[in-house]
Amino acid sequence: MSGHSGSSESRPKLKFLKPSDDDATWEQDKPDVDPINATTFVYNPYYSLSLDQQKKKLPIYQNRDHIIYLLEKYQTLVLVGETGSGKTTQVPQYLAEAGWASDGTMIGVTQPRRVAATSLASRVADEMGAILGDEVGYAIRFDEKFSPTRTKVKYLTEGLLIREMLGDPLLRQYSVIMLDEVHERTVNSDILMGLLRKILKKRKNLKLIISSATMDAEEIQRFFNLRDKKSSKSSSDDTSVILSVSGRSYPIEICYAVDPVPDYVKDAVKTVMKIHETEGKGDILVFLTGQEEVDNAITLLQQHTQNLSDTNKKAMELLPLPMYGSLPARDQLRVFQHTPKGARKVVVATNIAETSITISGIVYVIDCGFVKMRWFNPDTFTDSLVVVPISKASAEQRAGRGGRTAPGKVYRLYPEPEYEKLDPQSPPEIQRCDLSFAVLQLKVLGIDNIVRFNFPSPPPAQNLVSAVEVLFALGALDRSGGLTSPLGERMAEFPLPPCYSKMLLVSGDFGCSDEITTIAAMLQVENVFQLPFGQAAIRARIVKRKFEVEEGDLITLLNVYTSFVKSGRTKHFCSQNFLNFKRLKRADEMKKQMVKMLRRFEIPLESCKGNLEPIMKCIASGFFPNAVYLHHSGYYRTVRGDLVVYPHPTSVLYALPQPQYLLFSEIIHLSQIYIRDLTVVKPEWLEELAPHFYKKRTEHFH
DNA sequence: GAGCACTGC
Repeated sequence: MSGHSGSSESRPKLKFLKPSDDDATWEQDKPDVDPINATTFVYNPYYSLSLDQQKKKLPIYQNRDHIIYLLEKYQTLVLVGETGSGKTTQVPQYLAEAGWASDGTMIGVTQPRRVAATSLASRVADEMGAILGDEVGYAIRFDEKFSPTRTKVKYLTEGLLIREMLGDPLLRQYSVIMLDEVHERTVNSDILMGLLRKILKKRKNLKLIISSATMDAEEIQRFFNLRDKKSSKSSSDDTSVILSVSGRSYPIEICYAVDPVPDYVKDAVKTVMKIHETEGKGDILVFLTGQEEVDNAITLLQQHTQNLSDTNKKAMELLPLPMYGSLPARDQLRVFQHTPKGARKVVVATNIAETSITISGIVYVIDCGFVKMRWFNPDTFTDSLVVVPISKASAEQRAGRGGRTAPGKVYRLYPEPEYEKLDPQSPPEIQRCDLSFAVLQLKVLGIDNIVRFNFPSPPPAQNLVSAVEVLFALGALDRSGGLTSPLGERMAEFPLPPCYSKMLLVSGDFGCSDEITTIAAMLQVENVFQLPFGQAAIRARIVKRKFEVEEGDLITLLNVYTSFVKSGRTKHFCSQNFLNFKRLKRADEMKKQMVKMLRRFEIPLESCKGNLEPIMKCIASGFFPNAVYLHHSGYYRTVRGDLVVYPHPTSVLYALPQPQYLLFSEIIHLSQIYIRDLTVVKPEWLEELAPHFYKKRTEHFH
């Protein structure tokens, strides 16, 4: 798929259809809604009815005894329920009270995100009248509060539970595992499902609860049904069962655009204004796909608000607020502030508001119907960010962001027939991402044949092959696909992508572990350079030059960190140099962790004291699969895949004379294929450090 | 001279 240039015209679009004749009668039934210029909505009164009918097929949740009864009878319970049903907070308490966490075992509840694990633990501890860390605890990376002897309910991140299997392969410290928010289908939740299926066969006394907000429960139930189909014909021998939990959310009215909308940013803004003029109290949440769209919508809304206050004195003020991941923390907090009396908040957000954050007081939701998604292409070894239609599950989730405190209303900027054509679920992440880290994790957990591993949704074979190839080139796997010792085993223990862990583990050999831990840490945090507007932007660029070196971006980052430490890690230094203090502090933390891990492998902290060559060779030992060479056409091409790529304009090497060979840390397919975080490399180093990978490829370069 | 959704170990 070709990239998009950022203008909405070139984006892939839903094929909107004109309403057919059949729909004409339906259209007449619509309540009297004035056309909002191009966008008109119809109310679909059948929505809630059809959802109820679906639910009738499933057993209905009654009380705690019902759950306990089912868990005694079945090994796996698939719990379907909307958010707000209290399953995440209540069910573990039921089980703890009923004595399921006895003999020093625990009930483990996984979450995809760190904040969820910690905040749920403290909430449940409150509800149980316990001290956090005693009966109820949590564990996330860098932070844990639980007692191995007294804790009965432990909330933890998915990734951490996988790591616990390294020391406790059958998870014997748990009597019940509850995987929560499984409908999000993160790589980790899919890996956990595959691994837990194996564990359940070996530990008949382990109970599993899979908790999901959507209706793909049957598929999961079948995956965990371990009944031997040959010896047992009766479904009464099933080992898994579905239970539906009713939610407590308010009804949500669904409106669809009658006609396809030509420009969903403009139409979202029009819809906001229409709601503001005709509808009652309540804040508005708008879903768009990216930062640029959000900023454009905010600008348009500000213009409209200006016009409003100029022409007619509106009783209610409109307060547009942007929300996306790279927004400074201070601005992000504004969306959580209480809406002033007599005002209406409009939060224009990316997908961050679909699951990661919850804003209270939202009544109206406007959904553009698209999402930006990362997609790994094993042919080119590139990641792309593509705008694709959302799934039905996403549409429901977005709609549900309103109606949490009062009846809600959602405006979908697409006709209803388009909704019907959406996929029920988005493809799980494991089917569309780089799997090299996941494969390494599975190998160290004893999964020798990755291709035959029972994934709930198998990833494309090519993605697995591509991951195995890179791991072999890095020396983590041997010819037969086994983990090498000690390099491969150690790499699997690092919570980092394989290129990074390889670089760190060989840094001792180059005598530069001090510098390499810094570089790895700086690459882990988000961009430390602040991007101010206007005059300040020019000053920021000049200041940045102090740190820049012709060896590339990684050494530049090293300079930034070294100066930061020399200054005494002060906020003042950061604001003077247009650097992000919080991110540098986080890099500092990460470096400490990496130094600690290296010490465990008896790799001492050493500095090569200003000699750059060992550092650059060490970088090359990890990142050689990401080499590009200068083609005679004047453009860079990748060694793997021979793709034409462009250094990103933020790179220090962008404006400098082009070196013959470069290494990149990141490649992304946008309007063009950009490579970022670059380091100059000598071709003879590549041949020396990775001859098997490199030699056969050098002939056709010149 | 670009501009990239979101997590996590």
